[in-house]
Amino acid sequence: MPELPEVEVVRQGLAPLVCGRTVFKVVCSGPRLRLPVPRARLNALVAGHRIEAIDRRAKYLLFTMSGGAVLIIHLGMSGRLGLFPAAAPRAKHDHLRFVFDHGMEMRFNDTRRFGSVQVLTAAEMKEQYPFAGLGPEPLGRKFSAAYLLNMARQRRQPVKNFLMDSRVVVGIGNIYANEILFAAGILPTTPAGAVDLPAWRRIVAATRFILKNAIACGGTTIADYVNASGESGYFQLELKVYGRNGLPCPVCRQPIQKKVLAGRSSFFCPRCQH
DNA sequence: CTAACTCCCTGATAGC
DNA sequence: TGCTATCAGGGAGTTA
Repeated sequence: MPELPEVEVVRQGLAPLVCGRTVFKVVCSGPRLRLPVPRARLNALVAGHRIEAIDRRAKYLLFTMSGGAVLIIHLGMSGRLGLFPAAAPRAKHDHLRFVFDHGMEMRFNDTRRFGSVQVLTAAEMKEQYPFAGLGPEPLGRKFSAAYLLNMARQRRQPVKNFLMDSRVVVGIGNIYANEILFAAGILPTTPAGAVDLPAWRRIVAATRFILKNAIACGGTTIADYVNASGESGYFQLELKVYGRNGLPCPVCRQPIQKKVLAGRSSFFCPRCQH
């Protein structure tokens, strides 16, 4: 799936194209996504309203509509969001079309249907804030070495899985967790509670550097991610360990090793990471 | 409580 | 060629 950088690239690409535009109608087709598609709310609270802003929280895209409702889209593993001419041929797994008033439409395509679409009213956003349980943004001020040291106390979970826990910090998925730990020189299997303050500082610095760089590169493309303009990102050219099992470490030439942790493939250099 | 496992779904790829 | 098994960027719910 798109991790934080890919979602942010979609947000940045889409915002200038659709902000200020009015959604003429919403067309839903096909089966349910991870959550049922809220057709009635899409018709009542999104259709007929203008997109005021697009924000991002974790890996969720938040479209604030005139009228105050918020359209929340998660891309799951294989979701894409792009703007197309209304007459452009539709693709397999195009599940929703947001038809604008200027001959264009935003299409949500999701092969695996792990994505989700929700619509919350302004009151619901306030009263039952849907993201209350989520940890801080990794590019925000609350994400610090001291915070991580405190959160990780007593935890024996591998540091890689700890970084992928959205209650700890949001937006870091399997690709970037591997890359961050390589850059920080820490083995993914290290118990989170055993990581010391200097090591957390390296993790925080690596996280900021790698995520910002990935956003600047337009994200990572593995198989099916494209940004809002339909172009591929090129951060995959920068991947140092992810998917490189058996290939030489770019720093020391030792073969990169792979180990499955909590069901997710983990890649590391046995010589550069301790 | 923590952490690992299971499942949702389609498609690409590897191996026979 | 065609079959089966495995794997894939997420996240919620269940199990131990």
